[in-house]
Amino acid sequence: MKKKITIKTIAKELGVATSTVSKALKDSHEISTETKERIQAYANYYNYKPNSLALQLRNQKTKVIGVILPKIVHHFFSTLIMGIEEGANEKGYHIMVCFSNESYKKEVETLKVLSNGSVDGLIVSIANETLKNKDFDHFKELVSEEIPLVLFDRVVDEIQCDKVVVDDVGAGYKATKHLLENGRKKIALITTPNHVNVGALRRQGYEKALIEAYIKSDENLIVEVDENKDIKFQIEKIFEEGIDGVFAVNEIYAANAMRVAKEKGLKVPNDISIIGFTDGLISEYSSPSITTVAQHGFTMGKQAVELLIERIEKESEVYKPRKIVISSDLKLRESTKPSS
Amino acid sequence: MKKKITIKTIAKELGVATSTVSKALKDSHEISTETKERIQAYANYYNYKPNSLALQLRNQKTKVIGVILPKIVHHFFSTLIMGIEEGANEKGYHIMVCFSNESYKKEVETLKVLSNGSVDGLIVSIANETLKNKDFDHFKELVSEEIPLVLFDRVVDEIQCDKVVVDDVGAGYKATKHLLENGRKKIALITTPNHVNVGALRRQGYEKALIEAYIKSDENLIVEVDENKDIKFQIEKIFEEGIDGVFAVNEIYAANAMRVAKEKGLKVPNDISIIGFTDGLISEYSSPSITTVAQHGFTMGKQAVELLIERIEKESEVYKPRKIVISSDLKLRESTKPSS
DNA sequence: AAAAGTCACGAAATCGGTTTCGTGTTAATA
DNA sequence: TATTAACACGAAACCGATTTCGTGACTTTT
Repeated sequence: MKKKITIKTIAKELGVATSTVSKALKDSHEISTETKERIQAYANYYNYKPNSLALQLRNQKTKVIGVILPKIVHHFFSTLIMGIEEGANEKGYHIMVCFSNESYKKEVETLKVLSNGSVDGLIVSIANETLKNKDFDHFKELVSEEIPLVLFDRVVDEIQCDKVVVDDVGAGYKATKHLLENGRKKIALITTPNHVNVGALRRQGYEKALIEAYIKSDENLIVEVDENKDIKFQIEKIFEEGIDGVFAVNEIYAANAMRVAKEKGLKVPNDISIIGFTDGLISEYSSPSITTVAQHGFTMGKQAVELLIERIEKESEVYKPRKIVISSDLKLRESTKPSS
Repeated sequence: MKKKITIKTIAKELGVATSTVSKALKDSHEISTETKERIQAYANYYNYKPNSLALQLRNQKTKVIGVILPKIVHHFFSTLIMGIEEGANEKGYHIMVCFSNESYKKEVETLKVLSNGSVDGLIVSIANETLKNKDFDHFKELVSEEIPLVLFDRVVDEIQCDKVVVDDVGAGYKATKHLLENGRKKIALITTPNHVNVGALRRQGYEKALIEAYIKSDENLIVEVDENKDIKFQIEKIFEEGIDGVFAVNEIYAANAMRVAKEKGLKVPNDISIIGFTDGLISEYSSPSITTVAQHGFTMGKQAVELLIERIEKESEVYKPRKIVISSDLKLRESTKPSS
């Protein structure tokens, strides 16, 4: 890279002190108009840009927010990033995005690197493996160092920090209730293993809705998908139970369920209603299109970043962790309708 | 934020010079074992981490790569980011991701901010608006400052830098040829306006395949989608021409085409073959699933970042821009089959 | 015993800025 | 005319590290 022009270069070239250059460039009243013009003209001509690293070091802030996500090839997370980025930009911040790939080890490493002063704060959604391990020391260390931190979507209570979550219980409840109102009686649940807390919460909502309708929940209608194995195969078995409704905790599972339903000769939505989670492109473009719980990823991202920036910028306050719950709502499409 | 422990703190606390601390922490032979142990123990106990900003300033390198994308809620781009991130991590780099949102103005601003020393190099896919404006001065300035730059996917010849592109002409050709081999005669093309060069290139491939098959290309079978208007509506009109094949330059268009086909009572793939671009989730999960041109976003991202890092790390070399062409191939699925 | 060599550590420069606190010159005031 | 104020600028400290170059105290060699 070509060596950049610095304040020192300008000072030497123009025979003044660096402090004079610095002041002149900020239009300080301390400097005579004449000198200011000379310096500004020179800086402009040579396209001088202040080195941001130097500024960051001096100001002890980077105006950068670190974002750690488990993955990104997922409509919810990519929408979320958009929200975070937009919110950050509005306040003059940039984002540094990293992925844990659902790995505990990578999460720990990334957290360590980013907390070395390269970011002013962090927004994190916890990796699955960490959730399974239940080892949150790396987060607690962050909190004890008082580095601003916002957790979202996948959060745990024992980490004392700001949080932004979807009302997963409520969402699961709404989805299941919708199926019940459709007149469906045997409603299957396709979810994740229980350590993924969002899955667990959505399941609670599902069960709550069933209880209210005086339906006993049936283990045979619930499948906890192991993503390392063939998803479709695991889903097939619940179709042997003669179900007429499916609530899937994400759109991939919903799409798979629809595939299976078709293969079994069931018409969607006539014979069976299917509802998914995450209002992504799959739900929108599959046919029939899939009714889903819209998570409002964009809003969530924006809320998270606003919370974080507030925390960063007025650190004088006493630390009282806040939790924002984003309510989700149903996006009705073709895959659900009242049973005939 | 709690004030961080620095080398200076340690030095003062232990009554030694900062240089001694620095050396002790790197296990220098200059320091006695005894002193080293004292210092290391202290640093360890108080969880000392060197401030990365200070290091970046001193070393004149950040180990950060800036990535500017037009958008992210798109399978190709999010896959790409994964590739970039993985490639970067392998070499000890991190990525800073920004979005131009297809806007010229935002692209210029972002480029300016990132080139202020906060990154060692940049990977960029040009915004649509910029492509339309044909104003590439901001990129040229970057090149003249000799900031390592890799353009990918959407590139233009007049910017002298490394590039990674998909063989769009070849891909368009392959896709069209596949339809021809299916026995399709009236093949429609759903593409973007011509200023989006990838669209234009894929169109060339389409036309080349038609010419080879002695079929005259027909303007009525080509629709240039304006994304600000209703996509489906624009696609509908080509279905009035009695087509039996569709080549869409992305999966959204392909999915829309399939919708329209169904509404018009055409069976996919019996009556009409449809082929898309970008092997994303929509193509995979729609039904029938859509045959597409797989772009290998992950590979592309990795190649781009490797190219960039090589450029960053041996800058002694003479600058000879390189161009890597990634060939794409067909992923055959249910939406295409020989006409009966 | 004098010269040379090791050892263990510190002072100071450097990276690229900002900012405080002088200070010499000129102009205004008493 | 002497005192003070305003003006325009420079010196130096600082942010948090690294690294070169000394240097004083011992130890070893001749």
